[in-house]
Amino acid sequence: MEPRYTERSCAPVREVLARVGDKWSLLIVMNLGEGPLRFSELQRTIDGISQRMLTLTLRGLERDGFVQRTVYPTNPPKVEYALTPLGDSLRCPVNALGEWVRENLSAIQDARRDFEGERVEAAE
Amino acid sequence: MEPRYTERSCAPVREVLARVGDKWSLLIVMNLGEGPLRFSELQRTIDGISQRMLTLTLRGLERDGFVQRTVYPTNPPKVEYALTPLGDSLRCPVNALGEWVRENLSAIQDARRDFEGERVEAAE
DNA sequence: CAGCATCCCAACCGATACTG
DNA sequence: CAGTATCGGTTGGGATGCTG
Repeated sequence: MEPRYTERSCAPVREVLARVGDKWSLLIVMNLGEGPLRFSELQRTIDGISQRMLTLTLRGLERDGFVQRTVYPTNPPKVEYALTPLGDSLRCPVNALGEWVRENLSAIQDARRDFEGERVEAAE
Repeated sequence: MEPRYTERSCAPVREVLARVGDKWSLLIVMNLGEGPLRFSELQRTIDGISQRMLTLTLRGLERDGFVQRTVYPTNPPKVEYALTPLGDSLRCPVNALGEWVRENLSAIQDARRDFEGERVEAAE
């Protein structure tokens, strides 16, 4: 049993948190949770994402085994993205964290207000 | 009831994920989970963190109400950092995600190997 | 001891243009 | 349709030096 939390022990957890915490991954995973979508459908569904970031984020999710990419060799090409069982199972702890955020969001926002307030006060 | 996940609905969750998913926050929160530590103790405990990043990350955690900063006006000064009840309660869903990562880490690593393998194969 | 200020490099990300 | 390539602005983060 290790007595404290090390970079080694935390790094894999942090990597997953960083992936899901990046700008677009969460949105993609959650929207794919409703069912498979093709590239253009994702782009329409997720407001404001660029083609570049959609591609890059999907590649990252695919690389980690969260998303399955399926190409239908039609003309024009059709590519469908779906959550893998691994990606789907990730939704559970992520939803738990989402629940925690919803329950504590006002406390966080209050803390931010207080923090800014004290900074102003200290500056006077 | 909204039919799909929007930027608006995901943003607060993503913000918390991004904070905890950044390079150092998780390490700080987890180590403070064992009890309060002062600045220099944190820096010794967390291998490789720079003074600058320790300060910045602590400020961020303090701003969101996860960490309480207490200054003892001695000479030389002593500053102690501790988790707030809010910060402590965050450990629960984060640990759940940590548990998920431990259970699925090998699957993730396999996926990465496969992904790289297929890229090499495709390049041949 | 516990920081803040500065410099600097690397990664992230958006916009745009081009392609099988 | 589903990408890739390139450019440029913004942010993240390490190294160093200075201070109450």
